[in-house]
Amino acid sequence: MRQNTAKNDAVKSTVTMVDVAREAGVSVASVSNYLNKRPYMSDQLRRRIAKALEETGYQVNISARNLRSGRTRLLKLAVPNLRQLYFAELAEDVLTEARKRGYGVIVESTTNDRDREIATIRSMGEHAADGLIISPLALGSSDAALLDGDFPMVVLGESMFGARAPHVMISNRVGAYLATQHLIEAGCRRIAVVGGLKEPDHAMTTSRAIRTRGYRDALYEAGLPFDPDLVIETEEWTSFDGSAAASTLMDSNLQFDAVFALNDLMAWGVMHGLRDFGLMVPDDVRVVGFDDLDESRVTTPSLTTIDPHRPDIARLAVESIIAQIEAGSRGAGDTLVAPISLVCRESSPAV
Amino acid sequence: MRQNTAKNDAVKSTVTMVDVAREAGVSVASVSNYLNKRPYMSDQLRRRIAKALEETGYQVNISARNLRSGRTRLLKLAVPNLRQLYFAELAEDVLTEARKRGYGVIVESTTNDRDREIATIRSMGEHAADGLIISPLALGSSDAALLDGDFPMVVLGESMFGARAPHVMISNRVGAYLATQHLIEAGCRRIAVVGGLKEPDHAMTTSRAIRTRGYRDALYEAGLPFDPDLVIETEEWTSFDGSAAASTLMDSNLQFDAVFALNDLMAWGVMHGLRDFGLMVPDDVRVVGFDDLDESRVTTPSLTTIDPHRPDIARLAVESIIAQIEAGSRGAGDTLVAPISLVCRESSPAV
DNA sequence: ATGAAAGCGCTAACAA
DNA sequence: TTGTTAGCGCTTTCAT
Repeated sequence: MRQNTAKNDAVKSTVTMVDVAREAGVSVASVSNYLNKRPYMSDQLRRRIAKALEETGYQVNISARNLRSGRTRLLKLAVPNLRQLYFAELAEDVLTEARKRGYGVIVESTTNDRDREIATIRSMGEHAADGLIISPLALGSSDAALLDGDFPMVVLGESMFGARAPHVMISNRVGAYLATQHLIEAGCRRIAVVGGLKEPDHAMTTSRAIRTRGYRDALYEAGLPFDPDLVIETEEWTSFDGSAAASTLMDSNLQFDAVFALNDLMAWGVMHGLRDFGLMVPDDVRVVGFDDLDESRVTTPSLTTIDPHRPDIARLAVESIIAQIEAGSRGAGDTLVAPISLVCRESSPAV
Repeated sequence: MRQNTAKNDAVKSTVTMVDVAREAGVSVASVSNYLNKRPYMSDQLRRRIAKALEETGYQVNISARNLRSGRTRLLKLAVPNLRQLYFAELAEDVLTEARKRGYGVIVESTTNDRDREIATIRSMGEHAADGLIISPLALGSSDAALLDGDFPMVVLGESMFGARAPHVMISNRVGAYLATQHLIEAGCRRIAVVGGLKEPDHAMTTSRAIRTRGYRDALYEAGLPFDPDLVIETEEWTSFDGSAAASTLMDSNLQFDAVFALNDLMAWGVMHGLRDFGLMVPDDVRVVGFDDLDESRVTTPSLTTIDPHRPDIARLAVESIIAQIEAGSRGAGDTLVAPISLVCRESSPAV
């Protein structure tokens, strides 16, 4: 304990509201009222308190305030990994939105680990944070029960459908559809898809499944066949998986005139990999990504991609969580959808 | 207030230690002792308490614990911007190190804003966090006085020399020296430096100044002249600044056979820009960056760069801040230096 | 080995 | 308009 007792004035003591009140010759309640900008206070009192505050160098004790108010004005954001630019950009957007509303953000990285995701949710009961925004990667709908509880929570992405909490998502299907349609309009007929699924997953609970679906829908609508050989499945969605996919494609001797990578990182890797085989993007092969990372504007060539409107995702998530906090309980399991759009750049120019 | 009073049993109440104690037929002190794993407790008591804990579904109230203990086991990390991959990767490393030691991390983004950096430091007195790790960008040594105070703090980077707090830094001079020396050994004689300073800044308090210095030292040692025209000054250090620099270089009609970009993002932009002018990397121009971002392994071409050993930086910072927290006060203004090394890739292969 | 009780610093109901 | 006071839930002496 660093505090000293009233008897021990030799030690540099923490200044409390009592000290300020004594200094100003007022009650602690008035000091508290002043601090919390409550109305009905004489200017004279106001000045006396301001002066005492100044002279004592008082600082509120957040822990005491938190205990009393039952709130911390702290949100917890759990993402798989900040090193994945998508999540770094998302986190930044969440910080910005939270800050606007006077909230701080405890960031937690679950490192793509299911147990860590579960632990993060479980430990929310002992809330140092008022609410949790979680972007689950390893958790699926079958884990929905884990999310029981009444603390404010928002789920990002579609992997936890069925969880009794608001979801913020983008239309992955529409995004993938737009990307594929764009390639078709550009004249491509053999479009490889990197990071997708060869077999449809009818559960449709992962970005992987839904983006593949959007791709298939666009092919279907254009009267083009779906060729499972053109689907390169990957373990993760990193740029390394992307370059590996490019190699796989080249080694397979398949014909293809475009690659739709299900995220930008893989698209970067794909472009890198194709270059190693002497293929030119977009002349020999067009490439489209998904995420619109900042840096995708300056890759070589710059990347055509799907913009998921991250700032909107962040805003919807923060607004929802704060509404829940103010309501004092978990919101209903409804779905908030952010807009989505195609951004054309060098890797597949508009036609 | 969500808590209910003893009289109001209809409302679902928060379970407190009192409830657990009553349920187990013991005192709250024993429950607390159990929770904090204190010794000298009969197995019988232990079992009774465990059972009561289980049945009541008790969760500690962190705010109450924090108030009592004067600690929050929360660190605050302030970085300029998570969208800059360097900081995202650094943040991830800090989260990992903090987590290992049982600490959570409140991440704050100062968005390269001096006022925000100052506000972040100022608001630390009202510590919801036990300590602050700050990576200042806009603050300089002249602001050192702002950092007065006794709360635990660690400064990342060299911009705040003179601040009375431990610094964790890398040898920017050695890094830049290694990069330049590598290019010279590869036969380059006209090495442009992007993001540097034309005029030496004798204060030597910014990465910009010190990396430029390392570059000049290497030239000097090799007997090569320093040509200010080869220095492209940039406002920021983004990939956009990098591509703009490439344009500036090309438009200037200067001769150059290599570019040393003072960070990886600019190096990406430079490579992108050079390509637009039909120059090949590394055949026409070698390019070296600084930071070793994950993605620099898969740029086109992959980037030769300086590895600042971020995990070491994070570990040193977290170890220092926790030592300060345990000591109960700010550490001395000493300097902790992380190792640094050159990583050769396609943009400038080893010779 | 276990329990009683005194606060940690603050907020908010209620009094004055 | 200002002051008094009762806790928030927990940890920690100090008794027993």
